[in-house]
Amino acid sequence: MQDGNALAVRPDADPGEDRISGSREKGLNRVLHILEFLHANQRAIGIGDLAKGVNAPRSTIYTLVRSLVDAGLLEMAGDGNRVYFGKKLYLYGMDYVRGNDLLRRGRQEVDNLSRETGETSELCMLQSGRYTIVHSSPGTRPFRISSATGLQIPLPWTASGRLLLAGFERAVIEDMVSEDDLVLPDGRRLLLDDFIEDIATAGAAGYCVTSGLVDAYTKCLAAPVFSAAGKVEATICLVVPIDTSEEKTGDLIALLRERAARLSITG
Amino acid sequence: MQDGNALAVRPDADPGEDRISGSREKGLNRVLHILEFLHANQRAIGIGDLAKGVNAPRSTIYTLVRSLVDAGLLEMAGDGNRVYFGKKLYLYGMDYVRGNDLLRRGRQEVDNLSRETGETSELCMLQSGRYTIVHSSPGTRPFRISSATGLQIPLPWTASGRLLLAGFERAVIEDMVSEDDLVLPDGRRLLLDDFIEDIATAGAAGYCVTSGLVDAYTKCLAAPVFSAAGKVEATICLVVPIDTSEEKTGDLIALLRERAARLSITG
DNA sequence: CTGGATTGTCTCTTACAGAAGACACATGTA
DNA sequence: TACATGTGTCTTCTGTAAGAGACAATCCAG
Repeated sequence: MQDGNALAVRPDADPGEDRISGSREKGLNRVLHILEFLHANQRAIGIGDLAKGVNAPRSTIYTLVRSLVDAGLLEMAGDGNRVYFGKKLYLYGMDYVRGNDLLRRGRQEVDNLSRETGETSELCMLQSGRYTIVHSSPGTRPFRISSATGLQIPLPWTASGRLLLAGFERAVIEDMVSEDDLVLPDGRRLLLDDFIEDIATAGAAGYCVTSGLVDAYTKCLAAPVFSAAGKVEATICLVVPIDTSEEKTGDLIALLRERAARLSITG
Repeated sequence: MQDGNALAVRPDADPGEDRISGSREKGLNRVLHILEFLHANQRAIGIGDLAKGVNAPRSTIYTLVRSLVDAGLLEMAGDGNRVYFGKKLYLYGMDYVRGNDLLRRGRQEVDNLSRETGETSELCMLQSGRYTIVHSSPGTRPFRISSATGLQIPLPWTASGRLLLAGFERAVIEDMVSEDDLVLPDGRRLLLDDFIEDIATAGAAGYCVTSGLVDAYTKCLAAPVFSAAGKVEATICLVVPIDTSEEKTGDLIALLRERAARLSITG
C-alpha cells in the first residue's frame, strides 16, 4: 500500500536479497496493521505468521503483541501461541454502538427487515472511504447470500455504494474509487463516468437497484439514511434473487425507503 | 523508572508540582490510555481535554489522534473537535464475538434469562485481572438495576467475583485485589481472609450468593461457566431484590446453574 | 476592545523504541 | 544422528518518534 513515493531505494540494495523493507515503522502503525491483518484473516494467527503477515521483524511483533495482550486488546487463543482480538476490543465496540444512535437503531431495523421479508438485509456505511457492511441479517432463503459483517467491497459493485457517494464532488469520488474497483468479479469493467452518473441518479431517486453486479443471481435494493445535516450517512439494503418480480421489487423498495426515512429522524 | 545514569536531569526540576512524570511514553501506551479514558468517560472528548485526561503533551495527542482517526479506530464526533470510538473498533469487536463461542452463546443465554425471569441478568468475565460485566440484559422491574456493559467493579463486591477466582493461588488473588477493593460502597470493609474463604466455598458449591454488597437492596446469584480445561471462564448471574424468598432464590439458582452448565459444554 | 484560554499546526532535539541478530529450546523429518 | 524450521527471550545499536515550545487563529467574558 504505502511504499510508492518513498525516496530512492538504496542503489546498492542489500546483497542478501529482496528485503527492501527496512523502514523503521512507528509502533502504532505496526499495531494498526496487526489489527487489520487479524480482521482480514478472521482467525487467530501465530505470532511468527503475524510478523510475516505484516512484514515486520519478529522481535518487534513479540513486544507489541505482549503489550496488546496485557492491555486486553488481543488475547492468546486457546491452543497457546496464536493471538486474536480480545475482550477489550469488544467492550470498546459496544461503547461505539452505545454512543451511536444510528448504528443501534439501524441494526434493529435490519434485523426486523430480514425477519419480515425473509430476505438478507444489511446496514452499510462508508468506513474511511470504503464501503462496509456494518451489520447484516441472513434472511431465510435456502441459498443464503454470504456476506460477513465488516466485509469491505468496492463501492461500484453495490447499490449502497451509489447512494453513499451521492453529494460528493467528482474529484473525491475519483479518489475513493481505484481502477481495480471498477472491475466486477466476473471481469466486466464499469466506466467511471457511468458510475458517477449512477450516483447522481440514485441520489435524485432516493433509492438504488443493481442487478447481477457482485454475482449473477442477486439484485440489491438500497435506500439512504440521512444525517441531520442531510448527508447520506448509511444505507439499508436488501439482497434478493435477481428474478424477483417487478411488482415485489417495487414493494420492497417502498418498504425499504420508509424504514430508511424513519432511521433518518436522528437526534 | 530508568533514568539514574542519565546525564543530570534538569536541576530546577519542575517547579509546577506533583507530576514528576515527564517520562517519555511509548506512543502505543498513550493510545491505550486514550482508549481507556474514552471508555471510562463514555462520551466524546475534546482533544485538549483528552491530553489533560491522559496527562500527555498536547502535540503528542494531536498526532496520535490523527493516526487513530485516519485508521478509523476513533471518529470525530458530531460537533467537530471531539473524538470517540470509531467504526473500526466496532468491527473488531464483532470479530471478537464471532470468534468466541462462549461470548456469543453467553449473551444469548443472558438475554433469555432476563426475559424468562424478568430479573436483570449478566454475563461476567475476568478482564486482565478485573471483574467485567461483558453483557447485561435489563429485566423488567420498575427499579432497574443500573449496570453498564464493560463496567469494572472490584472483585470482592460481587458473587461472580468469588466464582471467577476459584482455583487461583492465594498469592495471585492477593495480587488482583487491592486494599481499596475490599472496601464496600457503603464503607464496610471485608477481610481478605474471609474473601478467600468465600472463594473456596463458592468454588466447591458451584454457585454463589451475595446480599447487599454493592447496594442494600439487591442480592446477586451467580453460577460458573467452565472452560474445556475445567477453569471458570465466566459466570452468569441474576440481580434480584434482597427480599426475594428463600424458595424463589433456590429455584433461580437451580435455573442459573443449569444454564451455566449448558454454556460450559464448549467446543 | 482587551486579556485569557483553547485550538490546530509547525519546528527542533534527544531519549528511547524498533530493529538486528544471537541464543536456547523445542519439533519435525530425512 | 544430523539438519531444517519455528518459537520465545535477550542484548546491543541507532534512526526517529515523542515531547517541548512557539505560533497564529478563534472564541468568549468582562
